[in-house]
Amino acid sequence: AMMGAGPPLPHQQPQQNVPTYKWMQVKRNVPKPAPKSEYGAFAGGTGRTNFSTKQLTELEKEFHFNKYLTRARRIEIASALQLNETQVKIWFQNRRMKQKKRLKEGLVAPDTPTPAA
Amino acid sequence: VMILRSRFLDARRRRRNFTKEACAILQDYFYSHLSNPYPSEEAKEELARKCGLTVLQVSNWFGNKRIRYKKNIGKAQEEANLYAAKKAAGEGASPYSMSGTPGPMMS
DNA sequence: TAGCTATGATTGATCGGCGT
DNA sequence: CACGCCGATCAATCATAGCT
Repeated sequence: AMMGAGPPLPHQQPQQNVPTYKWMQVKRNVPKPAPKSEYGAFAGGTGRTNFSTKQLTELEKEFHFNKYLTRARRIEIASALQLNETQVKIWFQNRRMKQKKRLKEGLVAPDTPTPAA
Repeated sequence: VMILRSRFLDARRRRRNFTKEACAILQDYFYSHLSNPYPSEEAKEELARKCGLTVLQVSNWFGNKRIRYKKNIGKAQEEANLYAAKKAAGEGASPYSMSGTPGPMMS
């Protein structure tokens, strides 16, 4: 959370009225290795993976069955969907947070996956 | 991508720009805390009330603002300087949250 | 009407902290 | 000490709003 806010920042551009604070230089590690062989680094390559509709459908289906995954189940799903265990784990992680947001804001009942309203 | 972004595309994705007042309040807070533009949950709630937005929308706004500010430091700093000048020019008094929109009716 | 830019929302993945 | 989860954030992208 709050980091280099207190001190007047070590360095700044000797010409700008507005200094360059630490948060402006934050850089995430970015990409993700994992391309593996498989010529045509279409999906599993750089950074953000684009899940296919099929993968998302399966993940969603599993989510309704279990909000949390066991190691064993995670491996099964990852294998079945051609994803890393980490990707499956993160997907569930994000999915749980997403559902929580829906409860907070939309005041949705325990389940309202796709507000087709 | 080409996969028909859904039959009806995230209906929610249909955004509506925030009001000028809301943007002014958010910008005011952002540039007043440029050294650390990360409002606390409480601050977000207050901003949300004043802007007539949800906390999530306020979070989205700050997230987009921070990233886009970094993407264009030159242009962004221009705005920052402009804001600083405006603040220094007068009004004084309140550092941010320049009232003006006192009426977000609530309880 | 078409093109380009500004902007709100979504989301896979990262960061720091905490519990087990 | 490693691992999963939470909460917040990042960063890239989507789709639209709005001005030229």
